[in-house]
Amino acid sequence: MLPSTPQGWNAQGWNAYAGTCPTRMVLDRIADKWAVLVLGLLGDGPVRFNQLRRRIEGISQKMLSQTLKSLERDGLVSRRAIPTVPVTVEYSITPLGETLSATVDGLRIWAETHMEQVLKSQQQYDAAAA
Amino acid sequence: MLPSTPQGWNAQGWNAYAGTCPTRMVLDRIADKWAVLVLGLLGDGPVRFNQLRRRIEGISQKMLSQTLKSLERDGLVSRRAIPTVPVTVEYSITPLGETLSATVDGLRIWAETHMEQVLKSQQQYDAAAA
DNA sequence: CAGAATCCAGCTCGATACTG
DNA sequence: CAGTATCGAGCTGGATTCTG
Repeated sequence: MLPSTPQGWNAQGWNAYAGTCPTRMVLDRIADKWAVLVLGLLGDGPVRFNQLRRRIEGISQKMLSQTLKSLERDGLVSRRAIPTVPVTVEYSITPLGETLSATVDGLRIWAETHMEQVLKSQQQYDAAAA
Repeated sequence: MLPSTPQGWNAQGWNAYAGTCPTRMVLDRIADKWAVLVLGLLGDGPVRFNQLRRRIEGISQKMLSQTLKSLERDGLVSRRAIPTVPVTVEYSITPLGETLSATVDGLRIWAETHMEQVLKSQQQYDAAAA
């Protein structure tokens, strides 16, 4: 995002710069719920592929594989293949990944703090509509 | 999210509680790029429907309408219809919406700070693959 | 001006099956 | 164990058309 308004939004340039707009980029990344989950779990320490698969109940191997690959590409997660038989692969969060994880925590705190208000608002809205 | 790990992730319970998990909920909301854009723009002050439409270049009226409706339902944005002819509708951010907007700023800052590293990592990854 | 309704192309994602 | 490949259902979101 090049020139910014006080809020940091540049509505005119947004689409043109979408590919390089940092906000848009990070949004695309954390919009991926699996990525956020993986990042959160790896915060506890290195985990293997099928361990992740079991701990993130509901994820398909396709999505886990895909998620890990793009997290690795972004430098947020690192992959280490240990030449055992059969092979063992260990994923860990990188220092960069930890900084993102820490930032995302702000959102979780917002959610925990304000969820009740949001839920209440939704109920009122729905009640009014009926 | 009920019992939390130090990182705040409860992998086991995630899917079961997905409907009420605060993290998941806020993620679903900010995962919507249009919602984030609208929230950002409304931070500058009240804006009318077609003004938003023009300033967020690339959004369809369908998505804008949809986005505004769910933001209003969540209590993040308020709608005021002014009985002129033709009718004028003014959207503004609520105090609650401002708190979310402020939190999302943390992400924008992370992105601005670390985007270069991420881009570099991607290039290295792609180069290594080729 | 501010939307609602419809139609449909494209992409996501899960299920399944196979490999080193 | 740690993936890749393929197929198809389903949802997302744009274009278009119409209304109060």
